Amino acid sequence: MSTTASIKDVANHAQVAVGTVSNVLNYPDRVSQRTKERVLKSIAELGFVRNDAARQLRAGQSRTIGLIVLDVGNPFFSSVARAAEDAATALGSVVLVGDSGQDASREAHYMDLFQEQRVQGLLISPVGDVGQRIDTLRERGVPTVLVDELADTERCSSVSVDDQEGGYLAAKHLLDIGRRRLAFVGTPSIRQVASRLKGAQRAVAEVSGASIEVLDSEGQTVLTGRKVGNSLVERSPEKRPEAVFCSNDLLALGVMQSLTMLRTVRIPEDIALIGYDDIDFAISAVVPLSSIRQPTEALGRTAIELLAEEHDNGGTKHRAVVFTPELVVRQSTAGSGS
Amino acid sequence: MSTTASIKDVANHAQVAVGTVSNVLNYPDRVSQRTKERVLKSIAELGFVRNDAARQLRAGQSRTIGLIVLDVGNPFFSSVARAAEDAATALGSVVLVGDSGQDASREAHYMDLFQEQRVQGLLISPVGDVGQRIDTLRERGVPTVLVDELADTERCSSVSVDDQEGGYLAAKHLLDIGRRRLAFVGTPSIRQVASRLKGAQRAVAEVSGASIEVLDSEGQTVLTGRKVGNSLVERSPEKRPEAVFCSNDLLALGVMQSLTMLRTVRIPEDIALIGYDDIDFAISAVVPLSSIRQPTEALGRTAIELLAEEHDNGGTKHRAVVFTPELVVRQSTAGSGS
DNA sequence: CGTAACAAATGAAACGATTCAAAGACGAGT
DNA sequence: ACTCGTCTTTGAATCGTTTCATTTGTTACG
Repeated sequence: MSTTASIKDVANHAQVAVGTVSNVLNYPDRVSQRTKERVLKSIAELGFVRNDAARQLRAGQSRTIGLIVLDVGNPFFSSVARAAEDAATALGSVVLVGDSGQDASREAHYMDLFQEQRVQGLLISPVGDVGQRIDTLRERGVPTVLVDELADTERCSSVSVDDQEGGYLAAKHLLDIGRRRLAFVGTPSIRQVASRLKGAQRAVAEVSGASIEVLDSEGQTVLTGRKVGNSLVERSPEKRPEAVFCSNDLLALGVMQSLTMLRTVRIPEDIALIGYDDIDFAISAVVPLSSIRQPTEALGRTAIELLAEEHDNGGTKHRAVVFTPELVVRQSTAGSGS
Repeated sequence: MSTTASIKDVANHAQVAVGTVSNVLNYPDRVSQRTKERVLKSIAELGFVRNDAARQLRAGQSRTIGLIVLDVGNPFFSSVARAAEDAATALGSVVLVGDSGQDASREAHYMDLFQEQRVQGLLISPVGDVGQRIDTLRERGVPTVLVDELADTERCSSVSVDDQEGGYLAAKHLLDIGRRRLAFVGTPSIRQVASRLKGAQRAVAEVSGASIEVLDSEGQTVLTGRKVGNSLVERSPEKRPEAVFCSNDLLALGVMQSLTMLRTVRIPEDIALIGYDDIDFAISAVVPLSSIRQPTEALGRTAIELLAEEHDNGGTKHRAVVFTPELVVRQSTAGSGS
């Protein structure tokens, strides 16, 4: 009783052949005005809705693109996802988002799922070693694009941000406003963080008399940032760094909190502070936080574009697009004066 | 060349009938050990992957549940979504998330899409008036559950949080720690916010000598909160409220920033402050923020359960589950002392 | 009037899985 | 040897589209 009407029901009701109904839906120009109207009327009366499964089965491919991210709660990824969705919509596709939660088995689960769905392509921010699986996918005609990870272009395309450059930009800025003794806060065991540190060290090496010490935060949250901040406050003033570069904004906000709370250190006068990611909270921190912005919209959009490219050239050619991050200066690193 | 092997290819390769391959996949017990092994070997060799479209077509229904939220970037919804995904996974289903962005046409677009996909059911946090459409869906056998919105149980099920109770809890708490002149910050034109205000007013009415003034923030962000905070600081101390209840944590953080930045008002001694939602940043604010926590995991999980119920009873019976929010006390409303 | 040219409509054949009635295989019991 | 019962296996039918070679209908022109 509650089954939806099929194209056959519509055909009967409108007294035409099924092929004609299909043509009304897919090639309206091939159908005469009169029958078109009659068919559309029947569709409305019966409340007909296309069955996408049947359509996909016939087409051999879905209009779906799979996206696997490390954490949907992370603003970086939700922003990338949103951009990808918008770009896909423009192409008449839909993005399905899977959250691996940095777990390789969940990642594998979603890869299986998306393969069963015969997705047009896969965007993935990998946690495990997926090289092998990507090869398999490519053989089966499922183009894959790595997100936020540089790919071997022999294998597949990728979109990423130059983390080393981002680190360089941040440190360079701190040096430019006259600071010499810098500190880096983060967990260098994460690849992206290590690159940012490397960039920062490069900038420091360019300026004589400049130095940078590394403080492993053992975590990437506001709380761990606050711990690092406390340890800085406890130092005697002459042993404190003149500027701190945190590998993400959460850490920076934590550091900021302990510094402002204890009120013995001023930002930016005593210590200049810069974060990374430019999350929404950065601008609305107690002292608006300078940061390195990653072009998340461009990442998402480009990922879809690369997928479309692969689709066109049959997955034979791959490109690695690397974006440059952008320095956003706010009050926490304001003025070289003072 | 790059087409994936079908069940028929597997059957040929393993020298069995297609039905047998299907049985290996779906009812392994019906198949003898020997053939099962042979079939599994062929599957592995050919790299066979089930075609979900064909399976769905035959089954008449997908293993997919649609979820339409107002904003995936909002931690409240991403948390609900996550819980729903987990609960669905346990049932062998998958959740597709659509972001309406508070736009009725996008909402309609996703409803159409999900109908074409023949989803098992629909979870929706409605923006427009969807009553009519939900009736249609019910007729077609697609159960729908309203999320974060109370439903007419004649029509469909729903999961929501008692906003009035949440408002009551917040105001009651402020009164309990001895404050009498309260202020409410928020945009009461939003239904949920209006309910929270109503609850707060109820609590105030129970205590003689207590009062609450409403400050329309004209926005729900940190920045608008800061504006309100500034206006409070400008008042003469005796005209300031003794406690402020903000309709969400972002507003509260904004208010907190302007109060702490200007350093003329102490939290909680001069003004106690409480927010709503208990976002991750609440605990790590300069002064850890008291808040009203909504049981997002329970919302997501229950939404899926209600869907399963409807599926079992054929969509004839509906339930409206209302959760009670929870008061989380932190330093921003600490101690009745002082 | 005949027929060429074109437009519109037809309907059978896929697509790839699942289902299920029927057939086949094999032992045990008589 | 024959029957019965149980366990396996078979393969045609089905789901709802799209596609495309054919058929049917219409108009124009010699």
